[in-house]
Amino acid sequence: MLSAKMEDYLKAIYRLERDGDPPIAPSTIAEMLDVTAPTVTSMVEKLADRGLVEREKYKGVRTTPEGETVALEIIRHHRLLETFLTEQLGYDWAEVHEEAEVLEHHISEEFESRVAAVLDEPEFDPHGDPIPSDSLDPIDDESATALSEHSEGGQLEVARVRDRDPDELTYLSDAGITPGTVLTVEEVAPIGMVTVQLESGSSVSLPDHIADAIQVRAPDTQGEDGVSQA
Amino acid sequence: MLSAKMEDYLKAIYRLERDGDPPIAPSTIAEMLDVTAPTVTSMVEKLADRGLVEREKYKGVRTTPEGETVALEIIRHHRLLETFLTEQLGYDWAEVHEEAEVLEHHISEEFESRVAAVLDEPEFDPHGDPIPSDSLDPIDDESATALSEHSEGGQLEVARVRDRDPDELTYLSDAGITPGTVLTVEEVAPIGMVTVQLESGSSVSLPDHIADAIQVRAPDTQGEDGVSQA
DNA sequence: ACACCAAATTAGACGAATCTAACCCAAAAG
DNA sequence: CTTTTGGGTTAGATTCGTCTAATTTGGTGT
Repeated sequence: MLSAKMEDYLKAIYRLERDGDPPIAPSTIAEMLDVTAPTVTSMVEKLADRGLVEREKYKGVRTTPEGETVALEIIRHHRLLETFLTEQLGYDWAEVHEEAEVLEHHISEEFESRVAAVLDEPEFDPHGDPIPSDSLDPIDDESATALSEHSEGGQLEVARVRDRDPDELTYLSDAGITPGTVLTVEEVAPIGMVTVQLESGSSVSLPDHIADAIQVRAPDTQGEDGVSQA
Repeated sequence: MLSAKMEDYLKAIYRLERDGDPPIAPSTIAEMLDVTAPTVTSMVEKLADRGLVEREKYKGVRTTPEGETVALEIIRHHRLLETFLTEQLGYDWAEVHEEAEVLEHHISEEFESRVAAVLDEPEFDPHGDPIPSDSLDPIDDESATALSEHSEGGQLEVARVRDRDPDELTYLSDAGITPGTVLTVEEVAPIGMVTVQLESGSSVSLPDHIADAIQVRAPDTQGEDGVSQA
């Protein structure tokens, strides 16, 4: 059986592969998980022994298909839990990450499938992140672009908010910005700030690091059904 | 912070105190947790250092008030989870114990209070066990007696089923015996078996170890409201 | 080519939770 | 009042995940 720690490493490596390119350097993993480099070396050896990652000494690691499946399983748990906590237990989207981060390692397959059923097999979590399917096929991220890459004009719909800071998330939802929100870029200030206008007419200014985290796409012109995020 | 293991030991010691009398012998704890005696000795030392149990060398341990509070907290988590899994996720009462046994150590106080709220502050879990209150006051078990102590005649209501074996629990619920069931002792056979008759008229025979686990009391003559188990 | 440097690995230690083997109480039995 | 003996404790080892300190590696820059 895999320990919660091993699952954490696999999830981290998988995420890093989605952004930068494999192989993933130990130092990167160390920073993400807030451990020292030797700890990563020994853990990575263990994962390699189990066939969950491929290791090139002094280079880094990449997940094997089996390792990727494990990562997807944990990510599915995490995102289902976030959705569940929000929809069934009344959590705010700012609070769900921490709780899901712990529970994702401890729920059974039974729990997973019952939660998925109760939620009617959701495809996106409260932050707009896609939930891996029960079959754990690799998810194709990104048909969306960062808000920070857009210039003035044109309607955009918030697809995904890749930020987990509770204060920032609370600020955004209070300002009316969550997945599904339709907005227009009003001004791109040369001081690292973007101002957007919401459908309500209100303007919201956001520093670059937040605008980087907000992913947008062309607005959904069909009827709102909450599942049409693909 | 307490580890999940320390919580397990405290819960076990607390449970044993509720049955037999303190101090609780290491061997008893070892058997309940399926570990060896030396393991118990070292764990008990650690708990004593933390002020969670009082230890009399070569005698055994008893929980301190702080230790008892920790045990009650975990038991509250466990029973709330069992109730939640049953009522909200559609689990059968035979399945909930295992899942709750794991999750009880990992849910936050936030989770606990939200689940309690969603369930409308339940006082009993699906097996009829009382759920410690949010204030963690010691619960007064037992106003009920074992079915095995009753002889023929007289209506009895099932208050509590102190059995966690999934197969046995499934058998009982299939037979129509769950907390709230009203029955009459039909025959006490001298071969270690009791036969009861349900309100439906059907008879069910039960071996002694099951009859020991079923706790009964005088039937609730008031209207059924599902909370009148006290 | 050679030296340098940042990053990775190896070496050795530690705390938690567990085990087996060896030893020691203390309460019951003479 | 001694002896027996079951159960408890001590000693020492193991695994997991982590650390710090020392060493090695491989790519960079001159």
